Amino acid sequence: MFQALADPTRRAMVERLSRGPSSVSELAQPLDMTLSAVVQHLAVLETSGLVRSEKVGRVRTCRVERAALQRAGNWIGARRESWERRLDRLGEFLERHEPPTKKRSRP
Amino acid sequence: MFQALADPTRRAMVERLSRGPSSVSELAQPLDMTLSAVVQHLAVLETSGLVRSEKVGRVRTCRVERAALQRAGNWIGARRESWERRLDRLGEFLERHEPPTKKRSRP
DNA sequence: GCAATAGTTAAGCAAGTGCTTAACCGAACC
DNA sequence: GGTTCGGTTAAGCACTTGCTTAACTATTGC
Repeated sequence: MFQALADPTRRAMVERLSRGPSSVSELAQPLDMTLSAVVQHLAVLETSGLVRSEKVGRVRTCRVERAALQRAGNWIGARRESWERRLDRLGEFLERHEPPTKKRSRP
Repeated sequence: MFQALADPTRRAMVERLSRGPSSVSELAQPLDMTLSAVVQHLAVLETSGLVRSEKVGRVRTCRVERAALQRAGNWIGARRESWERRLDRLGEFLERHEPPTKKRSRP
């Protein structure tokens, strides 16, 4: 999933799709590459679960899958949280072992 | 930056570092590969800005950079938000054009 | 001083990625 | 019924990645 987001073209596609669903050629239009390449990027996004699509008649309509986007966000959120918890523990530790100011003993 | 997170080994390293700073060989120990490979992964993480490190004596100590982690989270958050805003607009639209239930006209 | 420790750097390689071209298939339009 | 439209699929190719080995440097402990 991060693999899928690693490519700038693919991120642009997700960006486009997060503003509403789109057909494949609509999606391809602003991208300077063949339709074929876009379809291949789309396949990566689909197997990563970030994008879902369905074909009706001869046009395939694509949309982002909020659940997958959320999972990616959660991973990052968890790392950040654990980082911050660590800082908190450090803060507590310092507080316990080094009282408010330098005055070691209360008179 | 997503490029850096795309590799599972690198994600493991970030995971480890999010629980506290660590030396290079400490970081390498649970990973089934040479120290050399780990150093190369570390280089990727550093140029992506996700990890910072400094050498004192002969050991290099690494730590995650919360700002970078936050930026990654923000990108995903923005996409999700724009997705949800779109749903909201759709909801409003439907509400305006299709009153509460099927009963077209209030008695 | 000498050996062990901690890390760095370069060369090389197999596998993976991001394209392109080209041939193809099934609607939709005339 | 043929053509255009929207998309799919396969083959091929340059470039990048994720490793390894091997040779090297700079501390540290005895």
